[in-house]
Amino acid sequence: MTVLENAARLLKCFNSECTDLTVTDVTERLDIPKANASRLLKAMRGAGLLETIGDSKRHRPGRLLIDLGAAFRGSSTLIAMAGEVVKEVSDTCGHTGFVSIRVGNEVSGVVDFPGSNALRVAGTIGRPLPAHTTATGRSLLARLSDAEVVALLRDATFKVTPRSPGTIDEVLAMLTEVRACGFGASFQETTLGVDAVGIAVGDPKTGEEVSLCIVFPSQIVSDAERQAILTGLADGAADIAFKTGDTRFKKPDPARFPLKGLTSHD
Amino acid sequence: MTVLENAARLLKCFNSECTDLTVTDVTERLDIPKANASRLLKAMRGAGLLETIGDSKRHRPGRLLIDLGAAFRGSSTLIAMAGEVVKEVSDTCGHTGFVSIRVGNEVSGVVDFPGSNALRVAGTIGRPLPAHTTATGRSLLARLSDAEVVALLRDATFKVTPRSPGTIDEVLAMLTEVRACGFGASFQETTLGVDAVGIAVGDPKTGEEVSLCIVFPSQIVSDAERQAILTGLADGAADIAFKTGDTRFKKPDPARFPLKGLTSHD
DNA sequence: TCACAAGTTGCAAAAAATGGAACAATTATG
DNA sequence: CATAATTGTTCCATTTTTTGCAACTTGTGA
Repeated sequence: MTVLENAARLLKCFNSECTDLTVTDVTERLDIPKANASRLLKAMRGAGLLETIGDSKRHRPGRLLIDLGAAFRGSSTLIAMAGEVVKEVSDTCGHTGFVSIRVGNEVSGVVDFPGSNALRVAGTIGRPLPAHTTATGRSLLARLSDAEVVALLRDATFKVTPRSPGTIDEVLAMLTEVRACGFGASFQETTLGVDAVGIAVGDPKTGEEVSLCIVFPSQIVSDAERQAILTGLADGAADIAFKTGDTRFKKPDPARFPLKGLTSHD
Repeated sequence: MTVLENAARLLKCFNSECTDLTVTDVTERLDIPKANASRLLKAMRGAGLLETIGDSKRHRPGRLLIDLGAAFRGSSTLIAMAGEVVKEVSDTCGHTGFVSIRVGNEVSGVVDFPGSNALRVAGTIGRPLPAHTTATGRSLLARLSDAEVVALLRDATFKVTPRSPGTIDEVLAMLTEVRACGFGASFQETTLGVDAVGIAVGDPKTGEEVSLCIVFPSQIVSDAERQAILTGLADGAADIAFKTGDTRFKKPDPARFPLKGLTSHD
């Protein structure tokens, strides 16, 4: 096990839930002798990969790492284009929007736009979620074949919340629907009271795929507003698909736009 | 030189200008034999610290790194509070806002809010800037003593743009003014046509300091709007200073709010 | 003050990184 | 299309780092 691998494993421990680590934390999480944890932390601190919070023993990611997200976003014109579309829609409707990518069976937000409504869903960056339990995740999974999805979800956990799918077959059924509709939707699935829509689009030249997503409170958003949101995302995504030459993209069908409360889980 | 140090040096090369690196780039930038550059890249790729773009030889930060910014932000209540204030002001005025921190003589944005006006300043995350040439940077530098500033700027470059300060003395004079006013301002200094205001606030418990900043187009923003922006930031910052017990904070003086075109460099 | 947990350091063995040069692959050029 | 030029990878013995254990130090709370 090289230092680099341990360093990477350590960095993976951080997310919006776990924002700092001590020697003991690292000892447990990476399952290494505490001597090594101590030295790893010291080395990473020396390199600027970590920093201590105040003068406590708690470590957080070093400041040099905070610019990296920008480099990642900047390296992808697909993400930039998707961000613009989502920002536009988010500004118009006032709800929180984000662009996310899939890594294995997880989706991570890469850009987010917090929304301006008083009642808005909090930002979702920095907390990878299972792909099969989210609108945005399913919009991305729907671009794979059923066989690939089955392989990906081999050791996934189902029914993580009361409204999330309970079996692989249920997921596959949902994906069939996503492929037919052209978008993913979720109704109070990941978070109670929160609905979401996601549309995926890719760039065949780089192999990248992103999902454009808007999340909003279930109760207060009318059907008309839902349609407006979806139309906005769909138009923007279609535009991107045209530019990148994404042939797998299917323009969402307005006739199937999700209505308030439309869900197979009610 | 440990791998970790090289890895960190490599990651430092990324910013919003330089979003991907090849073996040759790394060889030159880190001044190491290309054999090592090749192996470093491979090791970092293996650890997930980097990934290739498509199947090219170009590398960008790995996806595991994009969540780290969120962990950093989450580890600091100061950043969270500052973000809320800036978001509020940015939403109200429609201009781009961000929260930044100082590292040595550089400032990096940690959260940004792109603004909703048609004519807005683009996001500023991921591109560290010299502290002494920006409103936000000077608002942070002003919290140091002149001696500390002199030490920090020992090998800084001056006059990086026509309107940026030309000597250390000029910087010190500007900082004196910042300390008197309670805020930093810049007029078409870093970018032509762009003005900015920044207010710094700290948390004595953790030693952290952040700056709340709004950037806007010089031409179209009236005096009244400038005052509104500054009042918004100032009220929010004062609130934060009260909560953290920051005694070094000085509430900006409305009488000295910057007027359109008010600048010693005109 | 003591006990206990958390973190750090010394040491020899084991593993990984280094740099030079040969080799392979890719890209540009006539 | 062949050749040159550029870019990236692999081989090797040597040097350096990392590892795991245990002893040690520091800090915390009863």
